[in-house]
Parts: sequence; structure tokens; C-alpha cells
Amino acid sequence: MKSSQQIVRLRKTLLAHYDACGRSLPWRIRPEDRAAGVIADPYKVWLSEIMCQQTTVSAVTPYWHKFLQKWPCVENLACAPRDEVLAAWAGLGYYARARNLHKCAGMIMDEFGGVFPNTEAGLLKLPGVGPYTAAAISSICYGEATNIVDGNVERVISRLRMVQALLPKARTEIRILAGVIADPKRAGDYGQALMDLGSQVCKPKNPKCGMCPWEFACLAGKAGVAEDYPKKIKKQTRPVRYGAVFYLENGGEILLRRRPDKGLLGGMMELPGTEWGAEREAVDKMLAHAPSSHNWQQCAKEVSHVFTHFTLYLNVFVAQGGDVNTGIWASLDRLDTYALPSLMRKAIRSAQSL
DNA sequence: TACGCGTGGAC
DNA sequence: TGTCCAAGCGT
Repeated sequence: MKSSQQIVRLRKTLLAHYDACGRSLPWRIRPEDRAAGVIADPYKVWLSEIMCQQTTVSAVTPYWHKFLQKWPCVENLACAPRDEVLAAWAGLGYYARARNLHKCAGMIMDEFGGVFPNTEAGLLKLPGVGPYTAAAISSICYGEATNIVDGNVERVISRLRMVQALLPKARTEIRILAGVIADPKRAGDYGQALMDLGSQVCKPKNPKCGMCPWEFACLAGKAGVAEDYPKKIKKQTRPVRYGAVFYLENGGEILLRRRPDKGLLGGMMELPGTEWGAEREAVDKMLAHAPSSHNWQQCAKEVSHVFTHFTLYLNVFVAQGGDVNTGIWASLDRLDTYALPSLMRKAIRSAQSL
């Protein structure tokens, strides 16, 4: 089969598959609504794309609804206090996304008159919006003929063409291969169809090659080695770190503090605690960092938490008392309004079960 | 280019 | 207390 003919067939079969069994997502305009004239709202699409970065649809969905209920348009979000946005994001992870989300909303209001840029190049200048997100928003909302490449697309294309180079070095090659096939006429549908194919059919493990619309062309599939692609550099083992936090309760309030704006969990709240180091410290050494000299009780079991690049074990110490002025006393009845990451919520639960 | 950056689910 | 992974971005 000639290459140009194959590309036509790849486009046709993928879009036919999408039209027949495209999945429904909360932020996706359904075909019947589109036929009735409904247009994708860039604010809603932007919000969904930022949340979906490295995050599963099932994790994103409740947050997406919550954000839209609290802040129905970009102006509402821009006017909200940043800490309120961080608190609403708490639990979703990768908190730089929330900081950039709020910053971006402010830019849209201050520099763009409340209207999102309508080109890939314009979107790319926004904080938190990279090559994937710019391509996705511009094609989905404005029909621009972009080349959407996310992790799903990388997997599908690397299998289709049996790309031998290892990720992440193979990115440039995969991007070029994907761009040749991308359909400029239905750019948004094509991109979403390809991502759906990756997430539902061409999965990392146990790909369903038998029901893939691209089975006729897939080199790795035909060779029976789809699961071996994409080739990747093997990851190093995750280091371990240890630390301690202090849960000080007084009159229905607990002592919190805010983390520095940059770096891990930047701008989020936390229980006061020690630095996190490579070695387990003795109890008296940990207690030297306590916010007070109360009679601390140690939880029997450490709280464990897995970050992207290390695993953390936290000792949790509990005490009662209010003679501390450095920090923020947070009401236990309204902890959900604080920007507490999952790690700290785990530690709080552990302290409360003591 | 390579690394830092969360979390929870599937296996 | 294992491994891998998810609609990536910023530095």
C-alpha cells in the first residue's frame, strides 16, 4: 500500500471508530450537541486539560465539576484568592498546576480582556500551557490543525511504526510521525480519537489489538510485540526519606504552617515538622524540632507516602496545648477549606486515630 | 536534555 | 515499604 493511501485509511478508520464508539467525557461536547450548534468553551476545556496532565480522568472529574461550580468563568477564577484555589486543588497533586492555573486566569483577565487566545502559538505563552495543552485547546475549541501528542499518542505511534529509539529521546521522531498522519480537517476529533485509542484500546498492558481500527497497519501489533513499545529507559529505584510532623491540638484547632512557594508542595499547608532526610532519626532528635515542649505522644506506625521521585516515611507526634503563636491555628471543622495535600491529610488521620 | 513535581488505581 | 502508569510543564 502506498504511504499516502495508508495515511488516508488511517485517518478514515480512526475517525469512523471514534464516531461509532467515542466515549463521553464531562468536558467533551457530545456529537448531538455539536450538531445542535453547541461550541466548546475554552475555559472549560483549558481547565480539563490542565487537570488531566499526568492525572486520570476518574481523579479529575469531581475536581472539574467542583471548580466549575465555584468558578463558572475565568473571571471568577481570576478574582478568587490563590489560597482558595490551592485548597480546592488539594488532593489532585502536582500543585504547580494550581499555581499556574490561577496565574493564567489573572493573565487572561489583565492582558487578554478575559478572552483566551485562539491560536496554538498564543495559548503556548500561557503559564502551565505547554505543547500538548496548546495543541489540544486550539484544535478542540477552534479547529486549528495542530499535532496533539500526549503519552497515549506516543504509545500508539511508537507501536504503529515500531519506533526503536527509547523514550524520552524518541519524542522528536514520534512527533514527526504523528504529524504526518494527523487529520487537519477534523483536528480536534482526530486528536481526541487518538488519545481515546491509546487509553482504551492501545493500552500499556494487555492492548486490545483485535479491536483496534489500526490493526491493519500496526507493525508492532502484527509482530505480536505491541506491549514492548514504546521502548523506554529503565527507571532508577526510588530513594527513601524520613521525617516527623507534629499534631498540636487545642480547642478544636490544630497548628499548621505554609510551605514555601516554590518546590515540593509549594504554597500548600502542612503540619510543622522536621526536615526530610535519608536516615531515620532518634526520637529526641526529632522532638528537638517540635513547635513546643509539650508531652508528645508518638503514633505507633509511620505514615508512608510515595512521591514521584522518593518515598517518605513520617513519624507523627501528638500533643495538646495552645501556647504557640508561630503558625496558623486551623479549625478542625473546616479542614477541607485548607490547602492540605494528601500526605498531610494522611498524617492528620493518623494523629486523630491515636 | 534531564530532572523535579503528587496521587491513587491496576496488576 | 513492589511496579507501572495517567490527556505534561517548567526549569
